[in-house]
Amino acid sequence: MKKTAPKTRSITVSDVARAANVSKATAARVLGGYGVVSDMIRTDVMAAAKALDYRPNELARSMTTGRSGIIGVVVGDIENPFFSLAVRGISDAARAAGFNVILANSGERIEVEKAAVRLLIGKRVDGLIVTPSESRDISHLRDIHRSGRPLALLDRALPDLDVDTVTVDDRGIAMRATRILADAGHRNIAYVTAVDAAGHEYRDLGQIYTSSVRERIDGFLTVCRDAGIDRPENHVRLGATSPAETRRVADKLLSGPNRPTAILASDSVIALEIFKVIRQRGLRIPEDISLITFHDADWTSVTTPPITVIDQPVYALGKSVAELLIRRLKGDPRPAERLILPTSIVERGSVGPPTNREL
Amino acid sequence: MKKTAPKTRSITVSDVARAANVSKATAARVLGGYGVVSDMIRTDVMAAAKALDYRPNELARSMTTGRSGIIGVVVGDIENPFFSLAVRGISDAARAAGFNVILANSGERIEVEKAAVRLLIGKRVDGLIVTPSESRDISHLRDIHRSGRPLALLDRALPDLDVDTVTVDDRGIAMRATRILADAGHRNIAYVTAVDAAGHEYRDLGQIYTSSVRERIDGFLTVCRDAGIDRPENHVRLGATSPAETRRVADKLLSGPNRPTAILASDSVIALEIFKVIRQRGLRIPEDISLITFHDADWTSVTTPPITVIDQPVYALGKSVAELLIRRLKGDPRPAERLILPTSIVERGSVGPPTNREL
DNA sequence: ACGCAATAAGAGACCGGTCTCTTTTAAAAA
DNA sequence: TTTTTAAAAGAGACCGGTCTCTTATTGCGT
Repeated sequence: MKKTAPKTRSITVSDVARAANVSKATAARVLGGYGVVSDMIRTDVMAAAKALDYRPNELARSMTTGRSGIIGVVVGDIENPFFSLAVRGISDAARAAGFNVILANSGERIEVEKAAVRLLIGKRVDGLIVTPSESRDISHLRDIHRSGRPLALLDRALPDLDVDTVTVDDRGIAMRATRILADAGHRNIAYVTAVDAAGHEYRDLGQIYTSSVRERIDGFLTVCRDAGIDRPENHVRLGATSPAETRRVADKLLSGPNRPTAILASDSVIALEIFKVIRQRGLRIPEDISLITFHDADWTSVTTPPITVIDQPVYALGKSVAELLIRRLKGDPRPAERLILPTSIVERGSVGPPTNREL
Repeated sequence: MKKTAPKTRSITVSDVARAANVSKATAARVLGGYGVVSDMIRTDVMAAAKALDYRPNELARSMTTGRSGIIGVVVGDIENPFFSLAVRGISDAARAAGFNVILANSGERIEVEKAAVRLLIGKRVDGLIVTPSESRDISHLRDIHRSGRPLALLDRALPDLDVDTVTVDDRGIAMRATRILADAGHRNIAYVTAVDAAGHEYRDLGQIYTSSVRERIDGFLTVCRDAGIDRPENHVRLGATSPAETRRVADKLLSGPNRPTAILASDSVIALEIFKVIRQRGLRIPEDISLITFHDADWTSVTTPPITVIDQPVYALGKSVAELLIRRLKGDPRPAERLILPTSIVERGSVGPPTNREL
């Protein structure tokens, strides 16, 4: 009767050592690729390992070494092309350096983000990359820092947290985009963002806890005021958290008595829904309404007309933040770096002069 | 002088036990949430844990329990919206069941896929979800199975591997799409796919090792032959592996003497490039050329005209395969299931009758 | 009042690696 | 040939949890 192997106990160093007639320590040296062993013994152990089909238990390895070779990444929403491209950049940089990535998405909810961070720390990731969904409550991020694991921030800076950070100049680029609109003659410009606040109505910057969005709104408002626009705050629309919500916001925006002649969208997912609503209402771009969006998503170049976009270097953003983190993992003692990547605007065909409905 | 804590040794159960004046075993019972402890002691231990800011080491926990609570996922390319949406489905189902996801992308290269699988097994994931990039070499997938860890296949079935699998009826849906084109009068239809083969020229189905694509081509050819199209094999184009390659393929296809009047694209990333090339060459859709693509990507509904697509239930695909795997992880003894999810075609405006250039 | 069972806490092995320290072996120096 | 020293192999502790087994305490029936 053959051996009935009911429970698949996996092959360990001890098993290999026994088969190769050496001590556990020696087998471990060969299998772990450390220390020093004679070529003869090495060959024997390797042969035994192959014969038994030995697979190292990375868990056990991580436990003793304290290193897992894993980088934890917490982003807002993997489905958003912005994040999936950034994650791609992170993964590529990580793999190149021999690290792996474990991904969690927070859905932009602080509670989920906290849970994810806690879990990743528990899994003893070597370092974390986070897109903090809120600047108010960052205790969990401080905890990471305190736990001795390096943390790097992606796309959103936190002034209070002195860690490696890679962002773009959100304020500046929002200003440039807004100026394009203002220069085209627009005086009724709306800004639509996914970020929400108590009351769902924009009042002031103090309500906005997502740093990148606050920067953008700040830039937007600054240029609007410069252009002599009265009460531009009234044209900031919050809460485009999902396609359905975005449609609601866009519908309200476009059906009101004081319909804007131009819209600046905070991300491409929002812009896509706005575009659909515009189409659906029979409005023309750019004759009836001008549109600029953050993120050079696929679709923006194939619409008629193609959309003018703020082209953030998303892949590079991910790649850079990963590289910064890895540098830190390797023991780089330099003070925290705040990298701001250059951003450009791709002018396409979605901006034109406003048609003056008042006249 | 204060304690200079140079190395951040983390707090362990023993530390908590000592602080609470109980044995390590008792503290572990409280902290691990198993066994039985009196309320008084529990309170003490919890207090001590909080005071010391104890964080369980999931690694150590996994090592003894043999369970990591992680599902490993290997997909072709995270950046492709198809996969990122599927991954979203997987993540959602996983989180709902208390599992986490560790993600690796193979770039559709079998060697990378093998390395990823090896690594994930090493990390002792509880189960794996794989989008096998090749049906030829599946030794690493058999290994997973042999290692006792459940495996589930996403989007691509492997006849030789009897594991839980979730796909769509690729052959059937390709037939339906091709028939739409044939019924519109097209007799010169091209099929463009990312899959490549030796010689980069399509000869027969035996060259194609990606099951879903083989099915699709099979369906495509069957309908073409039914429609009396001569040598439809000549219209299958391989190697659209990247945007640049796709442009090359599309350029060649559209500049030849025998330009097709309709194209069926194997995924939305390919279709997007083809769309751009068509535009760039000044051709009109659908007057000069009809286009259908797999995957109802964002952009397909906002072009002019919008694109007719094969609407695979991508999110559900991911969700289902994760649910199947989790069911297995919980010890479900049922034989492997092969789920085929229903797929529909969204007819939009990219299909029209061919303009007969020969007349 | 006594024995018995149930309950709560403790002791220590174990998981599968790494790593330090010790012992053995072989080569080089005297 | 003997001593010195380096190299190679072995023994066993350790990482931080879980879990089995043992021991101490308490309540209960009779």
